[in-house]
Amino acid sequence: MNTSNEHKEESTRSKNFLEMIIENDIQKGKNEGRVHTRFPPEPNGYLHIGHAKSICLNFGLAEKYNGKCNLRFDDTNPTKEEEEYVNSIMEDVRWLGFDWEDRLFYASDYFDQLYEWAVKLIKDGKAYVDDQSSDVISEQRGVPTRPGVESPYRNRSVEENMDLFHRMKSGEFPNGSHVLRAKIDMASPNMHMRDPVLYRIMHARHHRTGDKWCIYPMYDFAHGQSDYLEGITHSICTLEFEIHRPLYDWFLDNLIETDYRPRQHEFARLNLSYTVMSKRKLLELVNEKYVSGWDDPRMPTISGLRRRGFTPESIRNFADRVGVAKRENVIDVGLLEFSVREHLNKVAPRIFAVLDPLKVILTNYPEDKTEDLVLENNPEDTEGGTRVVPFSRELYIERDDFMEDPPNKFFRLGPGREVRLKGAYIIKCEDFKKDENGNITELYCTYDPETKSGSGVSRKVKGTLHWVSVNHCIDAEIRIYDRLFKNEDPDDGEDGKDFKSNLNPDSLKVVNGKIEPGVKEARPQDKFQFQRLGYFCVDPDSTGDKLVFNRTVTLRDTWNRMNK
RNA sequence: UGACCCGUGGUGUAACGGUAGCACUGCAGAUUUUGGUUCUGCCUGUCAAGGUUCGAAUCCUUGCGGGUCAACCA
Repeated sequence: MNTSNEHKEESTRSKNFLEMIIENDIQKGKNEGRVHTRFPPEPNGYLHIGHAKSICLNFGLAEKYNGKCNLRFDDTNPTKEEEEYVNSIMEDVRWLGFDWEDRLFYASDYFDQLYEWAVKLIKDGKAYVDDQSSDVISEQRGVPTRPGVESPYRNRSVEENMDLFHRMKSGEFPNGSHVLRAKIDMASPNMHMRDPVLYRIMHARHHRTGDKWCIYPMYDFAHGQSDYLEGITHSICTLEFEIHRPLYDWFLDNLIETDYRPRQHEFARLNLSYTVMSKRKLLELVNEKYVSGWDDPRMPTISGLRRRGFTPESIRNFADRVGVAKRENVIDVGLLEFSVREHLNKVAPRIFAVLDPLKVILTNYPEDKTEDLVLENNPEDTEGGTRVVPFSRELYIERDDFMEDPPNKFFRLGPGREVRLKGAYIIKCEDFKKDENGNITELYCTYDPETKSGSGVSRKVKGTLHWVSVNHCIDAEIRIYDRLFKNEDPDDGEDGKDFKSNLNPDSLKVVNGKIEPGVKEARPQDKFQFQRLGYFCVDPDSTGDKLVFNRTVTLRDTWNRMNK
């Protein structure tokens, strides 16, 4: 559709630091000039928009440089990981539009090899079994500003270490009684080099290896070697792993002899204003029922965004726009909203929906008449076609579109004022009725038969309103979502209160709306622009009787902004 | 008071010693049967001080500011 445009952008776009590094490596012929990345989630939760950045980066870089990208589950901790998460992660990556082809891997695929490597370190005198508790080990490790002290078990013989490690593996010892540690440097300023734990005892069933193992490798001992085994060239991760890199390299240097080496590179993770991103906090929102689940449309999870009505294209464009660098950043959530609007504007058919109905009676329109008016589905899409919308004497318009005593700048309806009903006629408000509480209940208007849309006869009127016919429209539940947090920085709670004190009490409002009848057959995930209101998406909670819509995002609203 | 990483408009991100650009936001205007879209214009920036250089956002030094690291988590 707009590929030429994308190519143009692509060729003129400046390179990020990872692209520079990769191009440099290719030029130098490093690793035979191959580019092979991986996306390595731990299956202990759902993916969120921050992961989307990483997915787009890893798969995107591979694509750009004619390389490959693997999907690898980092499943070295059986007590936290579940198959449910594996499945949701695969679904989300696919939905975003990426394909790992036949390269689906698990760190657990490599448990045998990792064990062999641990044995090698022991035999080389570079690893030892420590019998101390985690508390003692932690104590001995010291603090970043002071060196640690060496474990009394540090200088056991190779034979003793081999015997102990073997017995750890065969299940002789309870959890926590022994660990295997690398023998590196207890005085290193880098805490990760102070004899890091390689293996711990966990009598736990693993989602893939079952009961085969009761010792499991730590992240650091698994990750770089997994990269190596898969032929990864550029192992891209977030900044907090920067300090792990010397250890990543240490294992490779001490275990392998080939020239090929994966290299770890770090980038700054995505942060979004008005959003929390940590798995822990998202889990808390789910568990404590602040939201309906991981896929609640207010959640920044991929599944939440999908349900909210975001498209994969819009998320990929967003990921592209936020860029990649090493400095901490907070992206304005408005940029995400811009990205969906941009895409939906091109692809979403327009319909009329009235969220807060106010009845209009056209006093000079025949009571039994119905006209089938033909409207454009999408002015941005010449191939979008048309639809038929019934028009009759009694209509609903948006309550906001009438003011009893409107200011000059108000281009909508008021006593004696004229507006166009989009795709229909110009009408004039002659009178209105109120109930005993002063609420306006009905508007009495006249229509001008000369001004039918498309007739060529048209006076200039300032406002154009959307509408539905009272006797033809259908009811729909509309869920109006707003940002989940009141504060730009949700963690900035008053007097030490946590992020939950910043929850926006108005993040969800449910209303009963009236929509044009043609969309009766809409299916979950169908997306529309409710004209003049915003983009909406059919929710899976819809039933045959009643459609449920989620508001994805409002339209840009200069009127609303003027009044702030 | 250790090691490592990072400081470019309001927010992001470019400029590989040679005109500080792009996107989002904001503001102003044009077009518009969506106060949408589109188009045009404008506002706003190199953390500071020294040094190297014909020339520094870029290199060096110092300072200041921010981040990361002390799970048998990843």
